[in-house]
Amino acid sequence: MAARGERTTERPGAAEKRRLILDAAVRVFARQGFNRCRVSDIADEAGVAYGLVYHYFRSKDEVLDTLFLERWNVMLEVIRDLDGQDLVAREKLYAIASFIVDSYRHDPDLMKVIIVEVTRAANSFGQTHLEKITEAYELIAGIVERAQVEGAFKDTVTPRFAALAFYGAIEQVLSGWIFETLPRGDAEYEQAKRLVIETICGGLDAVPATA
Amino acid sequence: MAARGERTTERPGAAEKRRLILDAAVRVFARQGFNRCRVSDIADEAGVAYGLVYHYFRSKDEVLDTLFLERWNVMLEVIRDLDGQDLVAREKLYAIASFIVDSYRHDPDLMKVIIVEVTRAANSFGQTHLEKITEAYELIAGIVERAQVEGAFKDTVTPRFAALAFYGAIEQVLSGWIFETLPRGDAEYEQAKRLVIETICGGLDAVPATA
DNA sequence: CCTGCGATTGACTCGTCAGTCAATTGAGGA
DNA sequence: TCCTCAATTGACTGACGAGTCAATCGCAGG
Repeated sequence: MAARGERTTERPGAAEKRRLILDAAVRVFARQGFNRCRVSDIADEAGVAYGLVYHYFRSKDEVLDTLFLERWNVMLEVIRDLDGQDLVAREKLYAIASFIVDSYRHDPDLMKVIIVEVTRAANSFGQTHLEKITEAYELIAGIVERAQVEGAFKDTVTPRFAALAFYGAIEQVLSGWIFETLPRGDAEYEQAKRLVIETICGGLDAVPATA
Repeated sequence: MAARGERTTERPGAAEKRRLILDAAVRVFARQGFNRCRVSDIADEAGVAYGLVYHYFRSKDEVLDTLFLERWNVMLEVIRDLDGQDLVAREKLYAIASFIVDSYRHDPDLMKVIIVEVTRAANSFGQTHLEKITEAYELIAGIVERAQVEGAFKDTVTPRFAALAFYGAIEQVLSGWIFETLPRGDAEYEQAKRLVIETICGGLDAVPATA
């Protein structure tokens, strides 16, 4: 279930209303920013009464929290799932990059909120978010580490650091799209996936001629 | 001069007071976050009266703006300066990474504010910040582009994208230190500089044996 | 029908805080 | 000595907005 656990009976349609509010919140947060928007903006956008927001959520913060956790858990699941598959590291990283880029393609507002309002503010929010973010890093680091053991990747870079650089590159690209300093479009999205992998795996250095 | 342009005469010591307020603001923003702190917190931290903040700055926002622009302009200058020097691309990138890492070492609070509070608000704040940030990207992209022409870097990655990945990696590392998910210390700082360059330039792929 | 309970409403409260402003100080020039 | 004007003070205001709550609605089961 998606709702708060302590409720005993839940009328049909309640979960949908909750969703309605969450989706409205995404649009409002993306448009005005978490701090600059009012709870009444969310209610208006969702077409419900002010008080209903507080029926489904304890506070304005909890709405944002929920959005982040929902999405981030999906991402962790995807990474874990991918991790179990029989693919080489480069393919796994490509799949992760693809998932994140496609997430943006599918719901730019949601990704904007998560990156701008949460990831960058991990500070003021609970320790929980940091742990979730760290978890993703560790999964990626694990992929890199195994590739190093197998000899597919060199071991001049620590796995932890490689994960940081990998995720950092993706986040910058998303930021570019979010702040409109980078052109958007299907072709650009596909190119971005390719370039992240090409940069992180292949590096910038010209390869010394193999002959 | 560092103060607002329209003032006619300025008593000696005024610029210092302004500085005092800016420095206090850095500490307060770093500790509580821009949105969660009050202007009175800044005044208290600086040991001046509430109203004095408004004598030197038009608004709370202007204080943050000033901090960002001051620092970012220094960075742009450093990059431009470096760009003119006779160094290979890899050395230039290393120098840029060094400058940013050392900036953090020297004043972690300031870098925290710039990364957490400004980048995040690039949104709501004027277009000015985005332009400044873009300017930095373009300088870095220029370095990469020339290296590609000279044959030091391959041209499988667009210069623009390389710049994004480079800066993204650095920003993630700083974020790690800021949110304390990464160990800090002189050795770590030096290692980070090395690893950024190693990852971005060298890549993760094992080099196919050159024989 | 009625009754119980979750869903829904929106007016209201109450603390908070950015920004204002009239008053005071004090340094330097005439 | 006195005058001027920037620097400095901090009490005050006005708006704003998160969260509360008492009232109403409407379905399901008896």
